[in-house]
Amino acid sequence: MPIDTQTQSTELSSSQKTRLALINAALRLFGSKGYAATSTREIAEAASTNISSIAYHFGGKQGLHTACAEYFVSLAKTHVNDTSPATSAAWQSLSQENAEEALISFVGRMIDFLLGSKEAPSFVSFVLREVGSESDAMQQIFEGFIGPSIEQAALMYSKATGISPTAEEAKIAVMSYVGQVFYFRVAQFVVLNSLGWEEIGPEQRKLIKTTLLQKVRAGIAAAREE
Amino acid sequence: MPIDTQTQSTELSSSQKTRLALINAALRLFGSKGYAATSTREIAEAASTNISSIAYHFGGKQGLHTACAEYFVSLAKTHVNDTSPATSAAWQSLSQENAEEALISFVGRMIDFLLGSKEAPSFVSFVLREVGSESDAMQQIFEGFIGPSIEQAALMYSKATGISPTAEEAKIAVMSYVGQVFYFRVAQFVVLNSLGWEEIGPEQRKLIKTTLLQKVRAGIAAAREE
DNA sequence: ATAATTAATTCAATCGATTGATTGACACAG
DNA sequence: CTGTGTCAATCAATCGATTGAATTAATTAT
Repeated sequence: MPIDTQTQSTELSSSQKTRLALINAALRLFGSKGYAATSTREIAEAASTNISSIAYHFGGKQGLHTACAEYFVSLAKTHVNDTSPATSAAWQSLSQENAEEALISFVGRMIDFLLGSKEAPSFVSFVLREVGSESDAMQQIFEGFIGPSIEQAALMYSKATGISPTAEEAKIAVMSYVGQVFYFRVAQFVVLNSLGWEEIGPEQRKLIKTTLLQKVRAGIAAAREE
Repeated sequence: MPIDTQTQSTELSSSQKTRLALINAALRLFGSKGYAATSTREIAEAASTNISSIAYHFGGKQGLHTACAEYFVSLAKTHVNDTSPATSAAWQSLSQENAEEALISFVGRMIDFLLGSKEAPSFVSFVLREVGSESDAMQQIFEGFIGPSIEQAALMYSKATGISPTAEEAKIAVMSYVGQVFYFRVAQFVVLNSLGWEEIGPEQRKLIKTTLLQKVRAGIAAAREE
């Protein structure tokens, strides 16, 4: 049971192929129907393999679930974090204006990822199913992705507003930003019905982006004057 | 299978008692574990009755699920609507300042309900499980509760800011407010871990409230100057 | 190289456990 | 008695897991 990722690029061993096929199928099914409601037979069929492959590669349904969480973390990390400076020390030297722009960019990228990327529906649904429970998968997702992201964004916020980096207000503010964006993906049914939209396409996403980022800027400006 | 709510107050027939006990138990279990992961035996035991009572009163597990959604809608309606003016016509005569205060009060009450009320964990978790799917239950919850609330709040927002009541921006803004609050309940695991809190008690709720409402005010003020 | 051997992977078939649903007996109020 | 509601017991169906055979890939021997 090798743990390493893909070797070079195109050439995947047959074993790795079914491994990935299982993770992709499971991620999608767990996301759309939930963990308990998804049967291993269903996953295997969607991945075009046999049920026992799940036990072989992941030890069982639960192991596959954990592997999905790991896979998500690795993808989400590159998707959101790859354009940010390496160390938190680098943030210390940012000006107020640059910190604000960095934060705006962060929220903007989150909007693009959650509302725009084609993997988003599967991924976000998967995470959402986890986020309510204190499962191992959630622990992993938090420690690997959500926690560091919030930490980093809170640092930007404190730099941008001038409030103490340790202030709880900074993290609360940042989480409110994240929460907003999450809602537009999670409660998509509500959003579409309320606005009479057919889908959240590029135009709709742009409108949401403009509106939300405007609120973020207003919030930062207000927090500065204190 | 009577559909009416409780008759007077204290005196419930034995039949109605088990009916309500089943709904309450199911609401809590569906919310915490999800529909598929909750067995009818589990529900019956939690409600201190026999499995077959579920089939007798609700026709089956699915029927009980529908009854839970109906129960939630009826409760949520009274919870939110009884403190608001009757007609939307009444909003038309509000001043900007009064509209802003009404909106602030609306968000504040939502924070208290979602983060404070003791039924909230069950209810909110239940709704959240539904919100991802376009189930009949969700349709009902939206039409009976969420839709009207957003409609009303968007009206307040447009009055408070002076933008057109039909503008999509108003609804997007309002939904972002709702989304923020939802997040603090839904992603409680993340919130607690990020802030190093043990729980979201009265003090924590107050801090969240102060921070979020401050952002709402800042957003309204910024939207006005355009 | 080619054949022989071993390891890795997938398969159909089956396991016991649990699921939602149903049954007929039973209790009790009107 | 009669009808409403609850009970233990049981139903077929489906669950996740496991098995040993079959297949494929990798390694070694000739």
